Amino acid sequence: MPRVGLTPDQVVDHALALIDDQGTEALTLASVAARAGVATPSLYKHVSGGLTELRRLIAVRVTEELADRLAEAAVGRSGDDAVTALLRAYQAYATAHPHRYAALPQAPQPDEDLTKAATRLVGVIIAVLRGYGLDGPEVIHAARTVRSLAHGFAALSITGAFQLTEDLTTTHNRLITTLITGLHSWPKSEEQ
Amino acid sequence: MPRVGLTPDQVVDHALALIDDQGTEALTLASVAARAGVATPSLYKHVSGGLTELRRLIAVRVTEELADRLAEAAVGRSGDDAVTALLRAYQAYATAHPHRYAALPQAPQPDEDLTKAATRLVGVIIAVLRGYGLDGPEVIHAARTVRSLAHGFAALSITGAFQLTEDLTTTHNRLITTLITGLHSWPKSEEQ
DNA sequence: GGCTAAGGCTATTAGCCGTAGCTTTATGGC
DNA sequence: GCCATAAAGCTACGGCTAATAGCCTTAGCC
Repeated sequence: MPRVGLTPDQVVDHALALIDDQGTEALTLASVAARAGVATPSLYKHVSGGLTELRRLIAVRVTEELADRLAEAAVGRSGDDAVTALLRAYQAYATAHPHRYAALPQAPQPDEDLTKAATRLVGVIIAVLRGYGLDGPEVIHAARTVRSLAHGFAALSITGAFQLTEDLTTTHNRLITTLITGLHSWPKSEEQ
Repeated sequence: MPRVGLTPDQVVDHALALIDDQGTEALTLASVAARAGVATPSLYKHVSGGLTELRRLIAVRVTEELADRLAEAAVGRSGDDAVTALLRAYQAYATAHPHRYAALPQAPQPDEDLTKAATRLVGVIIAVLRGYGLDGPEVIHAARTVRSLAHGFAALSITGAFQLTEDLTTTHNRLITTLITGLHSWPKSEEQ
């Protein structure tokens, strides 16, 4: 009965700690409650939507963290240097917190908060891409390409889909070079 | 008691039908059993590892299907044409069976069967990349880049992560162009 | 000092996986 | 043609989960 003084943010903290330790499979309200020192149903006082909402909050938090890392990496850089830093930071985050990153797609369906966080993340990418003279629809296509590469490599490397022994860092460098080359010859929007 | 005459393959068939209809979340032994016209525990006669093994079998099947599509797409083509066909086929499969594709990463951990199927899939990609004069470690790096792009775009587009209204097909075309450009200037392995 | 609201709790329901053990069917050998 | 045996089904059960209902206690404010 001693009141623990939980907040939704703290519940997410505990959930993230649990995910980091044991993976997304192990995310249950029961174990989160145990970590928080509280009975399972008590969590509903803070996360009224139960497990579904908790997963949503986790996705929002992780997206925000990732956007932060990308923003930090991009600040003070431009052009190829910025793109390289962006992709390195993305992969570094995914590697440092693989389970956390894997929790990203577990979000129910995009809602307002998640969209906002994702928009900020995309905003960082777009800002960097403007350094290549891209705007209009083309900057969107380019940003999607950047995300595809970053996410694809992160997801596959994390899940161990790359079986062979070749160095992953080299692959990542090649991938960055390919992207940068593509960005230099990207079509320009015609309008304006 | 009338014997249904189930086989492991048929159990996977039912599971895939269920996933196609209702998504991976809805994959439970109970519902698979219901579809198969059998009581839940009876499934263990065919899939002794329970839900975990069922997920593994699903991943193997889907990987094989995907490898088939890629192989079909690549046959009779080479160079840029083959790469384009490969990526289009990949995305077409993911779009046609989004839930099935989403079931791919749900595999427990790579085992022999899954590795075999994945090796065949990668083999198709590598065969195409040899058309660019790549070999040794570099063809591996290039194949990983191809997979990253294909998977990243598929995963993000399927989960609705691309919010804006710009045409996804155009994005995909840009992405293919970027990849092809990169492949043309790919470093050659020095050995041999 | 007492009221209100928030944050805990226990108890319960429903659904799931997985195991144990029984029964029936199909098949192959004699 | 019959019987033994293995395969394939079943029911029953235990243990886990999420989620709801309803109660109690604490904290804080008027």
